[in-house]
Amino acid sequence: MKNWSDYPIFLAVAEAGSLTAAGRTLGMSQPTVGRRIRALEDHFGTSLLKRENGQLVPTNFGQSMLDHIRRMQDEASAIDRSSATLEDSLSGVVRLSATEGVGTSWLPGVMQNFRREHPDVLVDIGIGFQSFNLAQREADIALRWRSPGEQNSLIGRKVAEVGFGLFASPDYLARRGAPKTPEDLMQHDGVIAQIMDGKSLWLMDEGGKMKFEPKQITFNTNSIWAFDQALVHGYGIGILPMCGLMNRDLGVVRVLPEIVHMESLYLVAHQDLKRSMRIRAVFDYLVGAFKQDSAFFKGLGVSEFDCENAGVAPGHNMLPPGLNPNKNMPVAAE
Amino acid sequence: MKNWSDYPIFLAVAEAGSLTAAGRTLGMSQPTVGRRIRALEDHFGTSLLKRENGQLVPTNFGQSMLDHIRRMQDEASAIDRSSATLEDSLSGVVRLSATEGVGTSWLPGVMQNFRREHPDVLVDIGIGFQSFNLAQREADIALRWRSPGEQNSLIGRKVAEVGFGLFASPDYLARRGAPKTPEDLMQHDGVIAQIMDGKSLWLMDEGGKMKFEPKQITFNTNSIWAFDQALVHGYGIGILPMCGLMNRDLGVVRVLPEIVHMESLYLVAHQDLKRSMRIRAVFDYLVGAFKQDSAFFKGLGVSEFDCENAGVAPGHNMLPPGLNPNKNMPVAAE
DNA sequence: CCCACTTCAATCATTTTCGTATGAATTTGA
DNA sequence: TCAAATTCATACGAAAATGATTGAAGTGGG
Repeated sequence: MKNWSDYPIFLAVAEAGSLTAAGRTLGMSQPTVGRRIRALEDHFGTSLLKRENGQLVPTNFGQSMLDHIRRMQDEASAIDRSSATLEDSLSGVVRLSATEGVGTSWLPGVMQNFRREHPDVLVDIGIGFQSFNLAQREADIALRWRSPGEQNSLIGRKVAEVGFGLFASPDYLARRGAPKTPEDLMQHDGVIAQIMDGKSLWLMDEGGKMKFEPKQITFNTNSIWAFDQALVHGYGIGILPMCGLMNRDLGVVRVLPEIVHMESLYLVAHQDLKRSMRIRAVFDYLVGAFKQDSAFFKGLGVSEFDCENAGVAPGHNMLPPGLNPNKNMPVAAE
Repeated sequence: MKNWSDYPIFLAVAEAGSLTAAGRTLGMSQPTVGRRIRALEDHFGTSLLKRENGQLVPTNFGQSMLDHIRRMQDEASAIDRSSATLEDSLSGVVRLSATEGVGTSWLPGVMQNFRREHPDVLVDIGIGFQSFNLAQREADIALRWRSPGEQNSLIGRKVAEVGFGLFASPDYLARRGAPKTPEDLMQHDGVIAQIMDGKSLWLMDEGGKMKFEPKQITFNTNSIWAFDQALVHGYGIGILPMCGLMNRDLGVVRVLPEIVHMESLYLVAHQDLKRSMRIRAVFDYLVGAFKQDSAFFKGLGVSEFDCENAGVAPGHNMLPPGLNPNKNMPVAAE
């Protein structure tokens, strides 16, 4: 096989599970995808996909073929990355991926500061519920709640210790009474958000067990903004960062101030990309900014950056359509 | 870069050194090759090839890109190999690559024997001056003078010890006198062939130094048939296998019979391909055939196989055009 | 120094490939 | 069980890529 153009198509189909879906992600039409797959099957004289409950699943041979194709893709991605490091200038786009909270409230203001020094760097902040794939360069730098470990030649750096506390609306507390001891939590309603790369935003210990279990979970979401609103509207008691990013001016009040939970925030990038000047510049600037605001993240002070008039450069904002942040949650104010 | 079809083209150009030559090996026209290369360069925004003395040489970035592409090609080749093992039947083509001597004289007769048992297996014997690339499946099984070592997941098996002796034409000996001792060789003309994967066919020790150096090299070739003819026509003294493959009925006579040189012959195949039934069958059959003829190769007997009426199945014969083997060297008798 | 040879860019007709639109089959939900 | 929604195959027009040819530029040999 001297023509490799069908391999990534097959990969996309196998991952999408249907020709149509694969065509969407590939930016080509469904008949084309079907033709290319059939061409591949004709060439090797065997079928690569079988239909199982309406899903296209690779055959045995297709599976072994995918193993090779994935390794090919790793190399192809490496080519793309090395081409990114080629443009060694301080102008161009740097794509950041961040979680909702920090990504919408803190990051835009900080990056605006950065752009005062480097106006030619365009910042593209992608807010995602799922992590972006750094290896395939869906983002250049990512902010994650988990260290990437040693895998995939990603480099992670712990940049902040974020302090969390329990909050509830005065309305809810008036109705149900404020808990006096941690054990009282078991008589209260809980509000949970699954925003930390799969982990729940609640009082977990390392093993993932809840340290103080609420009576019932009355609200569960994957969006911290929806979570926020649930707290405001008195769904129950929930855990929020104490730094004021989320609860500023919302009217929610601290509950059981002796309960403090700490989470680490990591800045992650691909090894190759740190050879790129502007990406390195952004990375290093962010490390410094987090250090500068470390007290703020622990909940002990105010941010040194202006988070009110934050601006996001021509980037994509992935907040769900119905979820418009109000003036207290400055996001993407073009 | 989601379209990988340009990568193997760039690879071909880098290896060929020109767009035209690459087009030949790729089976596409020169303008197309040029367009695709330019498309790649446009996409990455940098040039991949530069011109140096009329040769196209990869730039720094092109070189690093080629490293990745070569690894992609390894995977693509692996896909091709695994598809070959898929057709687990005893019918189909098996491509052998062999050196001139054994490949043209001994192998065809042996494989004809094999085909009596397995008529559905088509044998394609490629005779090459250079080794075929087993990893990229230019051949399924190769006969080589060197062990592949542990590299590239190739498996090699020593199948024969081939004995070599010194020969010359009676004509030459009458003119110059026959050497009586090894030291006399230094007064004689030498004939050399570079056919053993780069090694010369002369009395070398392991280090590659000549053990008995002739006065002058009067003939040097990379074809054992041309070498043969040089001996017949009295160019000087040369080293030939004693088994009679080459010198049978040629009228050349042994010189200094006490000088015997041994070389090992290896049968090499790719690990993956040994999972293919018919390739394994050929491999195993050849191992047995070599074992059966081991005395013959050492120069102590005659072959157990009919090497006179050998036939080569629809294969390619890579003897140079002007070099037609006579009836003593049966090749490709369709 | 000139000539023959090879290599590459440019043009245009042709072939191939692709995308839109439609219909059949299968799955999902009520 | 029926209806709605996906999914995939087919047909045809449109677009893009390809190949043959020509001409220009550069290299190497005599």
